[in-house]
Amino acid sequence: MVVRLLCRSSGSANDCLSARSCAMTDRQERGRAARLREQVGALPLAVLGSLHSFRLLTTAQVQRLHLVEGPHQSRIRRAQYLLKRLQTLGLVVRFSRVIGGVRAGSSGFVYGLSALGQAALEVGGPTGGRRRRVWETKPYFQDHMLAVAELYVRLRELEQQGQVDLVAFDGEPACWRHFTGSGGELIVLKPDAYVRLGVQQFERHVFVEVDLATESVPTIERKCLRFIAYWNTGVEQQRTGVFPMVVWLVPDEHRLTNIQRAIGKLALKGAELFTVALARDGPGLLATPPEEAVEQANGRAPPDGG
DNA sequence: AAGCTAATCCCTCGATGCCA
DNA sequence: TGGCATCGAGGGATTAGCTT
Repeated sequence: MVVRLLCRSSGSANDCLSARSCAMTDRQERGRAARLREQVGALPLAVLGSLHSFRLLTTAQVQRLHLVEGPHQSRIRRAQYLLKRLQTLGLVVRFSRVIGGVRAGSSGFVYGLSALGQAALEVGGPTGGRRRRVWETKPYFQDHMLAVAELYVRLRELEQQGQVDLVAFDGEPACWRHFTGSGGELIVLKPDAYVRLGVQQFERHVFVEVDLATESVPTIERKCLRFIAYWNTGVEQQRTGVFPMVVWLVPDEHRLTNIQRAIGKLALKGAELFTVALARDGPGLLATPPEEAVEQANGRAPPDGG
């Protein structure tokens, strides 16, 4: 997925910023958020919850997650209407988007949770913590968020088709792992997602790294070494009984080769942790029963997470 | 004549307006 | 809520013009 995000001057991103600057106190905001929470209903709240989890979603992703009944065109229209209503209420921020890729090129919209939207979720909800301003992140991070969200949406679709049972999908920072290094220092392992999938009679645990070919190979190598270090602590195995396989999802064949080469330099035992796949093949790979997955992964069996 | 580049056309797809 | 038509935007394909 290649996207570019532009904050629209006419959109509610600036409206939201101005709203923040027009002396609305936290108390006032909480009161308004509570009223909106009562007003909007269950489905919009679920959409806000998804936006909270993934920070950004396209209209199509919202439709695929929350509006799965009825004719396709109707679902799109309902999603557009729903998001426009949330934008009018100031609960979401809209960005314009330019889609890249083959024969694409049509403009589209990407939505993020506004400060008010986050406040609405926090009222009586479990989403406490530091608020994040999606419109202040860089385009790369926005692309990255959408790529992770796309993986989740596709897994949910596979679940609806009965191919997998999506037990858990932890995005950042829920999927982060903290452990102590050899020198006693605190190390934070930051995968993009932690996924638990039921595939037939198996349960698959996976750390997912969504790569957009923006990081250098040495950086990738350092990340891999961090996974191996965490694996060697045995903490995850003690907690869940297995160590998840680590799946790198990459945009193209060239990048796939580069990362496979980097992993090949690692210690043999450690390299067994990793699988590299094209992003478009990722959901299918995760939904493949372990034996077939092993064959697809160039004969490398995941250590014990499969 | 061959190769390169810029301009133009056409296709695709998401957003939106209107109406039932 | 759903159907239909239209608009807007970008990328690929094609073509015309220029240079060597």
